[in-house]
Amino acid sequence: MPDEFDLDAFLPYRLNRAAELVSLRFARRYRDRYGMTRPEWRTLALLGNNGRLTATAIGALSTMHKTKISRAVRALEERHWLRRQADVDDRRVEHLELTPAGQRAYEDIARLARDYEAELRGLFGQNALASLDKGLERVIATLSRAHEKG
Amino acid sequence: MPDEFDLDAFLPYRLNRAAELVSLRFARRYRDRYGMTRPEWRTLALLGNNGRLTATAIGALSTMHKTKISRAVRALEERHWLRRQADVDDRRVEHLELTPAGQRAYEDIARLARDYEAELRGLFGQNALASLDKGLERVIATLSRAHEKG
DNA sequence: TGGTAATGGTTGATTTTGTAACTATCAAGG
DNA sequence: CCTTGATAGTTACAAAATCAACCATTACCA
Repeated sequence: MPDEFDLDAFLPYRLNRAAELVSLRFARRYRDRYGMTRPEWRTLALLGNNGRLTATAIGALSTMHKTKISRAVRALEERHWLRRQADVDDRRVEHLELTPAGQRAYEDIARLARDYEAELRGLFGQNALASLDKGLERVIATLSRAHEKG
Repeated sequence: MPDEFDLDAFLPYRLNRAAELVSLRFARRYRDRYGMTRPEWRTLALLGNNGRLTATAIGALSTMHKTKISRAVRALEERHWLRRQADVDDRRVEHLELTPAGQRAYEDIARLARDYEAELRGLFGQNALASLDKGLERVIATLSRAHEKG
C-alpha cells in the first residue's frame, strides 16, 4: 500500500492550519494596538479572568511552557500592568495580579476579542462554531492530562 | 459589563491549545527518529502526497511562509531526499520532487502518522473526530481565502 | 521597445522559542 | 537535624521563526 496517507486530512496538520489562520487575524489586532506577544496577551487574559494566580497555575491552565510565562510576566511587569506578591508561607511562590492599568488594558483587549468572536459567529454560524468548540474541548481535556505526564 | 469574556472558551485560544497538544505528541516522534523539523516534515509530506510541486504551490497548500519553505527545501535537499528541476519556460520557477530515498522516508513517516491517527481515533472515537474534522475544514476553507488577500 | 510593477525564491538580521542547567526553597524520612 | 529529592521560578545557550531587504526573471502597458 504505497500511499494511503493524506496529509491534508491529517488532524494535527488541520488543527495547526486552522489555529494559525484564526489566531493570526486576531494577533495582528492586539499587536498593532499594544505591541504585545501572544504569551503576554494570554497571561494578561488569564489574570484578568481568574484574578490572582501563580505562574505554575498559569502553566496548568494554558499549557504554556514555564519560560514563556516567566518572560511574559516580566514584560507585563515592566509595563506596570502586573505586580508580584511573595507568598507568606512558601517563599518560592509568587502570586501575580493585574494592576488597575493592567485591568484596563485587559478590558480593552477583551472587547477586541468579543468583537472578533462575533465576527467568527457571523462567518461560520453559531451552531457550526459550537460543535467545533465541543470537539476541541474534548481534545484538550483528554490530551492535557496525558501531557502532564509526558 | 466588566467581564463578559472567557478566555477559556475563546476559539483562537482553544484551537491553539488543541493544535499544540495534538501535534507536539506527533512531532516528538518524527523528530526523535529523523531529527526533522515541522516545516521539513510538512514539505516532505506534501511532495510525497502530490508529487511534483513548486515552492509557491507548497506555500498555497500549507500556509507556510516562503522562508520556512525555502529552508526546509534546502535541508531536504542536503539529505538527498529531494531534488530541484528548473522550469523550462520560466527560469524563476523550480519544480521539486522527492528522490527514491525521500520517497522511502516519506512512506516511513506516513506510517507513523497513520499509527498516530489510529491512536487518536481510539482516544476520541471515529465520530467525534469526524465532526471535529468537518468544522476545521470549514474554518480553513473560509479563512484561507480571506488570508490570501490580507 | 523600455520602464515599472509583480513574481519566485533566497539571504541576513532580529526576535522568539525550546532545552537544560541552575538557584532557592520546601518536604520527607532516617 | 541532615540528606535526598521535589518544586517554583529564572537564566544561558542553541534552534527556529519572522521581517525586511534583496536578486533574477517575467508581465504589463504606455
